[in-house]
Formats: sequence, C-alpha cells, structure tokens
Amino acid sequence: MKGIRALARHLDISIGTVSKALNNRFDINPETRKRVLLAAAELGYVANQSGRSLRQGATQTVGFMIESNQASPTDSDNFFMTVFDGVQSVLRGHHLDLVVLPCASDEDPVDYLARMVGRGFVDALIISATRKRDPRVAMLTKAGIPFVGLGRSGEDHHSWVDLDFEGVAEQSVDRLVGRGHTDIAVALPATGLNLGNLFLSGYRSALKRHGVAYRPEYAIRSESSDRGGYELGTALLSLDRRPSAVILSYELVAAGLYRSLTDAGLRPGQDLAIIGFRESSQNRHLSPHLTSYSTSLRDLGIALGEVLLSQLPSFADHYKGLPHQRIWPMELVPGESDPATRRKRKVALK
Amino acid sequence: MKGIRALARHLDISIGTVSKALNNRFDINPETRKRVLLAAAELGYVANQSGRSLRQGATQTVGFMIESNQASPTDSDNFFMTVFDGVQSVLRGHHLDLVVLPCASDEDPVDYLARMVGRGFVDALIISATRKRDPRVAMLTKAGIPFVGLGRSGEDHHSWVDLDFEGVAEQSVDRLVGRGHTDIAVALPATGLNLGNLFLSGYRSALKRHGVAYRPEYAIRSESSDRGGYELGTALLSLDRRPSAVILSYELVAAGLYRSLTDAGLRPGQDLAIIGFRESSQNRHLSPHLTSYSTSLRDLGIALGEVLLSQLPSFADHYKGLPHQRIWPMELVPGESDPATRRKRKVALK
DNA sequence: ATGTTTCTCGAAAACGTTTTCGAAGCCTAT
DNA sequence: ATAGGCTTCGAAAACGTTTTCGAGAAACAT
Repeated sequence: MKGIRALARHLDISIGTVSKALNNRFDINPETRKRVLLAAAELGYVANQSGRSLRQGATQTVGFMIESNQASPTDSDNFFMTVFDGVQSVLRGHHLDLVVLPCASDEDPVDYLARMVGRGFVDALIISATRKRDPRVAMLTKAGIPFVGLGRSGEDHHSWVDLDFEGVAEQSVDRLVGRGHTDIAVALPATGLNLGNLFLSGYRSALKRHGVAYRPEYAIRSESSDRGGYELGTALLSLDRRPSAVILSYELVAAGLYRSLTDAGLRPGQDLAIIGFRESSQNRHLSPHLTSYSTSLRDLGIALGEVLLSQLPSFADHYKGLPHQRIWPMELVPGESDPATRRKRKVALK
Repeated sequence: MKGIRALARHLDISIGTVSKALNNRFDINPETRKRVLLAAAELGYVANQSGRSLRQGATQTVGFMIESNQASPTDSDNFFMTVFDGVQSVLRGHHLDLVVLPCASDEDPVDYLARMVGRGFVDALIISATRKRDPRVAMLTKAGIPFVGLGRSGEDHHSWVDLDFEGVAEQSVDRLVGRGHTDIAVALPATGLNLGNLFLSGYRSALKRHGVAYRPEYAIRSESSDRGGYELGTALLSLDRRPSAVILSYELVAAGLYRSLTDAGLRPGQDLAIIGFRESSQNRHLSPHLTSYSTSLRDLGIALGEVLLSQLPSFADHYKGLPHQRIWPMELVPGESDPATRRKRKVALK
C-alpha cells in the first residue's frame, strides 16, 4: 500500500484527516496536524499529482511554451533561462509550478498547444515570441484558458508583457539626433514579428518630432543572425545616400555588422554610428564598445508571473491593481559606438 | 458533462468501448473504431492527462531538468533548445512527451527533483550538467526512476551521453604538436565540473604520447565567461615560460582571451595559437577565425532520447542493443587561430 | 439538567480514465 | 439442433486524492 493511505494507517487516522492536515484546512486540530506533517516528512510522502489534480480539476501547473526551431530575435544567451527563473520565483510563492513546454520544430504550434491544453496538462500558459495575429492567441482565448504572452500579438484583448521596442527606438533617435545625426537608418527583422512594426513606429514618430523626413530606404530588413548583420552592413553601404548612423532592433546582428564595416575598410562608430538593442555577452566584447540597452530579465520573468497570476481567478485578488499589459522598460548603457558627427576629428589610430 | 462520457453518449456506446477505440486495442470492431476516431476529432476530444495517468500509474511524460542559475560551460546559444528538439523528436514517436523542469536558482536541486519524482509528475528524467559525484544521481538511483545524464558523474552505474572532452583534448594536442608546438597550455573550468578532469586527462595522455613533459602550471583554471577568458589571457602572459599555444575546454572564453591578447599588444593566432572548444555564434566572428569543434546538438538530443528509452521497461526491446553510456564525437573545424610555429614569418599588418 | 454552539474527525462520493471479465451475438463444425 | 469458438461490447472496479457532510464530543449558555 502506498500514498496517503499508508500514511493514514501509520498514524491510525483517516485519510481525509491526513489530507486536511497536509492542505492546512480549518477543521483540523493543530495537534494532529503537527503529527501528520512530521510523519509525512519522515516517510517522505508527497501527494500524487494525478490524483490530486483529477479531484481538483486543476494541476497547479503553468506551462511556458517555447519553440525550439525559430530562434526569436532575442533568443541569445540564456535569455529564457533567466526569465524562467523569475517566473518560477513568483509562482512558487503561490504553490504553483512552472514547466517549460518545448514545441518540436516539426509540430504545428497550435496543435501542440491544443494537445497540452486539451489534456489538462496545465492550468495556464505563457507563450513566447508572440507574433502579429498569432493563431495561438485565438486558440487560447477560445479555449478560455488563462495566458499571458511574452510579446504583443497586435490584438489587445489579451494580456502580455513586452520589451519597450517603441521607447528604445525613440530614445535612440533622440540620442543620435542630439549628436548631430540626421541620416539615421534602422534595422528591422525580416520575419513578421510584431516588434518590427513597434520599432519602426517609434523610429518614425521620433523622426517626425525632430522634423527629420522619413526615408523608406533607410528601414532595412535583415535576418536575425550574425550573417544577417553582415548583409545589413553591405545593404547600408550600398545606399545612394549613405546614412551616418543605424539603430538595431535585435542583438544578434551587431557583430556581423561590425565585421562587414571593417571588411569594407570602415570603422564602426567612427564612420557609422551604431546603437544596438540589448546588451548581451555576444557583443559585450565588440570594439568600440557598443552602445545598447540593458534590462533585468529575471525581473521581466517576475512581471510575467504576476500578470499571469492576476488572470487566475484564485489569485486575482492578490494582484487586482496590476495592469494586464505591461511595457517593459530598458535602460541605455552608453558605449563608444555612437560618437557625435559634428566635430569631424581625425583621430590617429594607435 | 465532459470528457469521454460525452463522447460515448454522443455515439451511443459505452465509455469502455470508446477508450478501447482510442487506444487501439484488439477487441474492437474496426468499424466502430473508425466512428469513434472520427467523432473524437470532430469534437476535439483529448483524453484528460490526470485521469489517464492515475489509472495507468504512469504519466507518459519525461522531464528534462535544467538549472537556471549555474550557466554550464556549454550553455551558450540556444544549446538546450536544440537538444530539446532532438529529444522531442525521438520521444514523440513513442507517444511520450517532454517537459522541461527549470529548477529555480533559490531551490535545492535535489529537493526539487525529489518533489517532481515524488508526486509522480514524470516517468523518467534527463538531468543536465551532471557533476562529479552528483547528489542527484544518488537520489534518482535510490528512487529507482529511470534517468540519463547529459554529462558524466564519474560513477559508472548510470547511463549518460556526454561530449567527447578527452578526444577533443587529445586531438587538439596532436594538431598543435604536429604544427611545431610543445609549450601547450590548457584552460579548464574553475568549478568542479567533471569535464575538467576528462579534458585534462586527454590533454596529459596526448602529451605523454608525444613525449612532451606535463607542466602543471600550464593547466589554468578560469571562469566560464567572457571575463574569465580575459583573466585567462593575463594568466597565460604572466607565466615564466610563456606557452606558444592554448587549448580551451569551453566556448565562452574565446572572445575574452582574444581581447586580452590584443590589449597586451599581441596577435591571437600569431603570437599564441588557440584551439577553441565548441563552435558557437559567439566566437564565429572572431578574427582570426577560431579553430574549434562542431557537432549536431539535435543529434545529441536524439541520442539522449534513445538512451533514455532503452532504460524504460516498455521500450527496452526496441533499443536493446544500445550502449547505456555514449561519448558524443565532435568534428574539427579548422580556422586560422592555430598556425604553425616553425616558420616565424613576420606578416606586415595591413 | 437541557439545549445550543463549537470543534474535530471519519465515511463516502467524486474527478476521468483504463482494464478486466463476463455476456451476448454470430458463425462453424459436428 | 447443439456445442463450441470467435468477435465485440458493456458493467464495474480501480487508480490517489480532495471535499462535503454528518456524527460525535466537548464546551458553553440557559
């Protein structure tokens, strides 16, 4: 005999009482509760998940779906690992567990999600790399399962947390204009990720604010990779009116761009001012040091967890004031890749 | 009413028959089976996980535990994401699902594992970054739950798949000796990871084979990070007898080492030959291009899945011939960071 | 002493599924 | 016509837990 029955027999009390003791319910004598807890720890009893969630109709588990195939533009470092950690720390305080659901590259994400939800594997979900008009959003809202997106889908009826792409783009334009630049290009992702639109919109509105005309040929789409960065460089250099600065909307292209410029005999920063997106170990050693933005991914995970909890009926009261949609700020980390353009000093190379 | 009952009532047959049809058992009329499958697809019925696994005593789920805090030396890129994909593809063929279990940085890994196993959340496990005398190994063997380690623990009673650290170290020494180097240093991880011992052992045996004396001061331990690479460089340059080559046992230090040499006025490759460990996007753009090793991480995941399946009683027959411990080979990708030392040509800097 | 409340516990139902086992129907061979 | 075998299905138990509800005891008020 195993499980709660063994524990109950060992203590010579009923299984109902044991359950109540373990779940800390009100109609239990503190004395017997202590005894049960002690015996449970001693025998190493842990309640069976299947039995529990079958009875409760809930698994106390939230899933974090990731897609292993399509590397998101922000998928470098241990980006996700850090976010997981933040989410975990919030959920665990409410006796919820986080499991990561990796959708295989050869399976349809919606099917995968439907399978996981349909079998009642998780109570709630976090979906990452939300795309514009993401079919997963429609599926989950129809299924009525609480979820929060790491990324916006464009539709505003669901909750999400997302990096401040617009703000970063605006701030970058502000900074470059302040340093004398007007011919400012922007690098956008080739895929239909929503961040491209957001970044472009921030870029354009800042240009407008400064009275600088928007040139469509300055909005360059490229692949989110080292190679994409190299191609971005050649594209920039082949423009009729060569820009004096460029803003990147994802971190993986910086190194390739640097190399592309160097190969063309140009100096990154000096001949083309560059503002990167997120600080990462990949471009931390670039020279000149890349001006970019930093943020705490663990805190981002915490925010994600909190927004999710506010969706769950059982915890909504704890987080009632929380907005369902949060733009996550990023902080500028100045480097040497975006010098002013006015004073055209010829610095001697050491 | 929901679940299998609704489906049964809709078809006007018993729930037992429906279950048998869905699970493709023998005592079912092919005709009715077809009807059930059709109706199930139409109504979008998916068997509830809790009910199923409660009855069966198994969850049809394997867990892949990762620790978000301690970045393993190989934890760059989307290393894990790619491995997950490989594991998934194997398991899914046997109707098993993979979930990733991220242990929070503030929770004890053994406790976490005990909790997951105790509640019957998963049937089997993959544990990553296995350390020497890893307590998780002892705990899992005692619990009698099938598992395979991504990495060796040093004990040989459990199954594992691991990169060929010894082979890589040997091959690197061979290559460098062949190119005229004898003062060859080796960079080892600071932490007690088992790979350090393996790498060192391969390094030493190759040296011995070539009749080169082993110098303990050439075995340098450093942190697995960009900064660790920089410190590695300063440590190398401060040696009384400066080595002419160095072999790296993890990929994250290459860029820092390059920078450290450049800052000291030396040229990576020319003044110090370098052979890196794993090819990664982080050091793919280093100049001169880093000689290193490459391997298919997806195939590694597949191997991991197969070894795990061979541990499971239900699938052991399919994979009976498979060895329980597999050393995963890596292939040399020549670069320009390890030129021969004999011909001391002075190349003019362009 | 009796009625009423408070406290603690146990019996039993319920969650959704799989699986065993017996029954019913049909076919075949005698 | 009857016995036996084969095929297909349904009733019911079982998995381990939580939770409802009533019972009993104890404490309190009248």
